[in-house]
Amino acid sequence: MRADGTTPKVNRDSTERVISHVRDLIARGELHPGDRLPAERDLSARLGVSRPTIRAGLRALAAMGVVKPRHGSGTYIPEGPPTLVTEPLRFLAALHGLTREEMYEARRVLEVSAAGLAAERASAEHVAAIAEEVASLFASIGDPVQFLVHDIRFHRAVAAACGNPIIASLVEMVAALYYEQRRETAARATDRNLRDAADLHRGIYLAIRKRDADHAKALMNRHLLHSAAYQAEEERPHPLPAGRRKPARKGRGGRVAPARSRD
Amino acid sequence: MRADGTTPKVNRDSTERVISHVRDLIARGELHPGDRLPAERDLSARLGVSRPTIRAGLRALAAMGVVKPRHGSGTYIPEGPPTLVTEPLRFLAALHGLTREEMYEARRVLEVSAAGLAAERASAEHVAAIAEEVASLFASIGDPVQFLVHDIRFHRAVAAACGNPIIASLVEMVAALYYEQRRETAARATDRNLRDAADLHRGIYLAIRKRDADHAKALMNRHLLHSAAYQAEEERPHPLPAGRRKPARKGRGGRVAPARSRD
DNA sequence: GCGCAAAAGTGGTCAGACCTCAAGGGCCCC
DNA sequence: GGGGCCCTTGAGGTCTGACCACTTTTGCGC
Repeated sequence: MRADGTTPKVNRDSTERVISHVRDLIARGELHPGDRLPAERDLSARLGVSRPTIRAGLRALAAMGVVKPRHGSGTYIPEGPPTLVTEPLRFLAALHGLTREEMYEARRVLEVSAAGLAAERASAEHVAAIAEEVASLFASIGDPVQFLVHDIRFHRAVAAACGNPIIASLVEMVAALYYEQRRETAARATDRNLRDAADLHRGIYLAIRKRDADHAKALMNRHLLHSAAYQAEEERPHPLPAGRRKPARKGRGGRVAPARSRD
Repeated sequence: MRADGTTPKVNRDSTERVISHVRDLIARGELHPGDRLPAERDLSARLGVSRPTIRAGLRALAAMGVVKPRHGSGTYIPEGPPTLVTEPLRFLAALHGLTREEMYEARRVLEVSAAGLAAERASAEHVAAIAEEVASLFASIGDPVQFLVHDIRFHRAVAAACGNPIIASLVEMVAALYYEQRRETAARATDRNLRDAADLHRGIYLAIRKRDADHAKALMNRHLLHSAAYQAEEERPHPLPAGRRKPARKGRGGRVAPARSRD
């Protein structure tokens, strides 16, 4: 056994110790975005736990988006703006049968507020970034796929301009689900649709530039409502698979999928 | 094994396969909140991967809050309302040096909107639940710890009453960080503080009951602004540990006034 | 029929080994 | 001398199989 005796009986939750250790490294400022974590084998020796346990902790951190392993290279902390992982939200939606309308509404709440905040305090750089995407939107009329790319970038730019990284990352998280749906129907948009959308985006941009928060919020709200309605129309015969009913079925085991041998 | 050697795609991201398998089980409606997953050893045999790999996948799902292992019993899907894990947000805050003010603001954006929605569509049960917490708040004046409990429940009830589980879970996620800070300073609140707070909560409740969304939002906004200012005052000599690399202090500061007079 | 102890089942951890991949440095060929 | 190839090194990814800790169930004895 280890002779250091630093943690005599605290064998409880070894995996949690790994996570805590990384948390400490971050809290003490020894680990920043872009940095590489110590190798798993090093951590194993350092913390006095086996490598599988280290890996379990790192896997959990990776699932939370705190860390990103690169095969053959090391485990890194992602760079760039703060980002929340969207996977949990996806599972939540599937598990509880959350509807698309609820997603749209959540997105609206966040983005409308973000637009208002952006109008109040967007920096010149942020305003310029938004302007550029508006220009690209107009330039992309006739190319729905490209239009969608700049549409997403526009909303991202607005979220970033709100000056609050937390709100921005929440917007990203919720909007990500939306974009997936969107990609499928994007190609069917007509030039008329795109032109209208571009005009709306421009209106939002102008309101932000004029520091008119109320107007920016109202326009963003209108835009998202319209967009959601359009999406819903496009996917009419497409109800969500899982129902929300209270199941409360507690069968022991045995409810496993039929084989599905290998694929 | 395949002898033809045609790039056994199976080896690609075994852990991801585990997650996908669970996702499929959920999507096909074979797994609901409260259910128990197949045992790790069973999954191992069924998916043709080793148990450590199965564990890696389950650990990732656990980190996302999709699944909750119970030692000696099994791995379960949590019951109750949809919930997002708070841990990622905590790490994000530490990594990027997010400030408490930004947290407060995010919470305000979410809860103000939630209050508005609640006013528009809260069911009778929801209104009753809110009312009960308001009553408990008044009954808890003189007991700061108990007051905090009902304070949290009040906000949770409002979030639930907004009728959108996604927004409700977002509120929970962000507010959870807030509560941790709060617990430390709660005991120092005076009866006068509590009485004022209870009155504010009651005002919010009344606005929701009267379906006055604008008033509910305004009151919630005021309440949270005041609460944040009070918190900031209480923890004055307590800056965040990890500093943001590029300070970029937003020139429009002063959101939290140094209202030292208030106490 | 009841209570308690044993047994079975399940997640948690450990050990060591082997594989694949990414990156650098040294070697060889041009 | 320079550039490209290859091997070494070190990293994460997976496997095997065993043992431990905890929960739940079972069945025995009272």
